[in-house]
Amino acid sequence: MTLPHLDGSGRPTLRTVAALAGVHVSTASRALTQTPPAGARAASKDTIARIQRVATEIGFERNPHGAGLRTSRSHLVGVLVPRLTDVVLSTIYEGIDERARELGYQAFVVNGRDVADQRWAALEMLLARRVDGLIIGDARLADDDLVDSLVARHVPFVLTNRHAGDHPAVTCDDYAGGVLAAEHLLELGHTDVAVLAGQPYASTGHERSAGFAATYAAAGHPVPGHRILHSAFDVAGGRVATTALLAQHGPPPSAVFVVNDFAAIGAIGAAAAHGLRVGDNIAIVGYNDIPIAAELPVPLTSVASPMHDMGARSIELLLQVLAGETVAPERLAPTLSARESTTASSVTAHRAPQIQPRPAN
Amino acid sequence: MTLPHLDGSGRPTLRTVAALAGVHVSTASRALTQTPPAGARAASKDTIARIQRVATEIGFERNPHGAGLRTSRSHLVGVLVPRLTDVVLSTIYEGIDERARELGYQAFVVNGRDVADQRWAALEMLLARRVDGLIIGDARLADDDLVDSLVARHVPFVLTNRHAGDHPAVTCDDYAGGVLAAEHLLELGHTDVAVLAGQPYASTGHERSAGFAATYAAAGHPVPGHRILHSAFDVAGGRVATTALLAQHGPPPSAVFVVNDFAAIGAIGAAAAHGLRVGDNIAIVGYNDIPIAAELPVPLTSVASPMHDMGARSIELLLQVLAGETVAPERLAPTLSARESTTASSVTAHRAPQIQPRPAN
DNA sequence: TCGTTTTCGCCAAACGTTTGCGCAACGTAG
DNA sequence: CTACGTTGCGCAAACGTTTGGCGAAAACGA
Repeated sequence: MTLPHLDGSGRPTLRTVAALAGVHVSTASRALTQTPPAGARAASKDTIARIQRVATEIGFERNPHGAGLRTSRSHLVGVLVPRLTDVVLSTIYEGIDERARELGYQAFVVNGRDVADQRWAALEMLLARRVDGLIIGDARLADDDLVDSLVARHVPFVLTNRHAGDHPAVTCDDYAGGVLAAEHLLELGHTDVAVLAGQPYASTGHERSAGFAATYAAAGHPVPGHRILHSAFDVAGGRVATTALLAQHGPPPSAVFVVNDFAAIGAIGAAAAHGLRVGDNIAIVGYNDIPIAAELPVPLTSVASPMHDMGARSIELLLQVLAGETVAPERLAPTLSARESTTASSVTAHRAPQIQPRPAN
Repeated sequence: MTLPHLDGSGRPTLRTVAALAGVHVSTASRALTQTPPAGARAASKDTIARIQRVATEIGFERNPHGAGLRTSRSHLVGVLVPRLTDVVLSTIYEGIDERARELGYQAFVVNGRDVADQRWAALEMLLARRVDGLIIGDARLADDDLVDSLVARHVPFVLTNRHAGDHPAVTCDDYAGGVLAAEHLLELGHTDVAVLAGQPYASTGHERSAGFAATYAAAGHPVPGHRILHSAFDVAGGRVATTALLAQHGPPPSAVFVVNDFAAIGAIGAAAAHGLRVGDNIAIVGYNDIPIAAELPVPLTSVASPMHDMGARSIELLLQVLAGETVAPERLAPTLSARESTTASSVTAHRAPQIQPRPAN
């Protein structure tokens, strides 16, 4: 019975540590688990210190397979996103990853591509890996059988980015964001507006448009149905929808609220192709305030959502769920970043003299 | 001794399957491992079929902790990236993830932020998780002690995105990409050019600029040293460096090769702030051809790198390394996507009549 | 001095899987 | 009918960890 690492072979294990510290492997285990409740049951202060010193000296790292096998906890949380190449999702993920690590967990992300088959496959993979819980970034508004199945299977989870039903969720207060956008455009005097509302199954686009439309209706300028179009959450989707919008008979709207910055960039392109100059004779408001928004040739006014914080907060909520607590959905407040795509408009400027100052960043 | 899943508790295990199929657990194990060599030593065709039927019926999924403990292989590969919110890296990662899954592996990504401490922490985390191998996306050109330590510790790995030394790597042929950019600008008649070369520790920027500079030198127009600036690989970096470039005395260059699209977008902004119109009196070439490049108000000419394929190819190489084969570095060919940021230029148009046609996409 | 409590640390079983070994039973050749 | 190779499958040990139980020693009160 040789010891790993002592004979130069393989990694050190608990046995190695125990032998070097002259204690039993179980004692070593207790000394190295930081949980204070079990710590009371453990060894003397001296022994603990000695074991810990040995452990760090020989670079012992607990084998998660052994531990996971015994405890059936992996300290892994699965994250299901609709797309990782979307900076919104990858920023949320960064928030999750960072905070999870601080809390002793690790985030394991998979890509569901917002497609039924792939979502299921990705989910099964995560469960097969025995994640302790899930953060779902691609929930669907109605009849999301994947989310339902999690409930049925008693898998702990938290929704983020999009919410659904009254499941635990951390999202941006998208309705309020829509209100912000509407108030901004109303202040600038726009009464003839349109909305690119995103995919109908995503709560994000749905609520953003709802807040926007409600505010306009309350101001006495209800947005007509043909001026509310669905679109994909990417550049191409925004371009296609805007092209369709501008092809409608009658004069084009003086402002468009696009529920996603990428789609807004597509809208800008389509508007330009149609001979319109953004910030000059058409105003555009995006959503999320991704880093590139401020850097566009005509900087884009956008409703900023706290993506990073959403991620961080969702892992915190998940840990509460894992601890058996019941948690309520949370909505984080958005803010408006007004820029030239609305405020520099000569058209709108003479409609309403008060112009929002551009924030420093 | 009750069986999991039969009494409604917990997940089914191999024991459950074996009991239901009326065989020993070891037989069940053999029947469910698809490896043909061991398959020969396994059970009869009938028995195997029966076991497999039972397994799928009750939804058995091998517990990776148990298996990993026994085999000390996790079928997990770690991916270390400098930043996941960068679409270049996330696209590479998507390529890795997709192909890895096809090959029976799973990719586990972590963020090193291109910062020494974080890289090390992320690496140790991956190794603590017992990944079978690593794909490193943030290698540094000189004295990368992290990569060196992998060699010393005999951890199988493959570099991607950036290469270093003659370690196994899958990258874009960045030198060739620089040549492409130079040839394009030379054809358009630009003789007075500048380069934003990225971070000095990244092979990508280094080689792209080298290929570019060598081509210009060979054409009799060497790029002067003060016209080659380093910059971060993001919008802000490009803006800062371009502002510095344009603050130099003398006339501004007629074209700038920026080794990264995000930085190129920053360069566009800085140029605009300096009163220059891109594609009109200054030409800009980016690198990577990220999706947004084609959608900018002035579509950006960019050297397209096969990001997705790079990812897919690197996991293939890693599996070869894991199999004990020795593999040579690979460089995938870039292509040029010429667009209005160079070709619509009225300045350059009269310098050189032949204008590259804009590709369909 | 002796009982009683507390502290410290060992023992052993268990988690779910893989795999070398060995033993029947069967078929085939001599 | 014996000898032998092959096929099919069970046995048991191991992988590294955690944790309930328990005994020995130390601390304490009377």
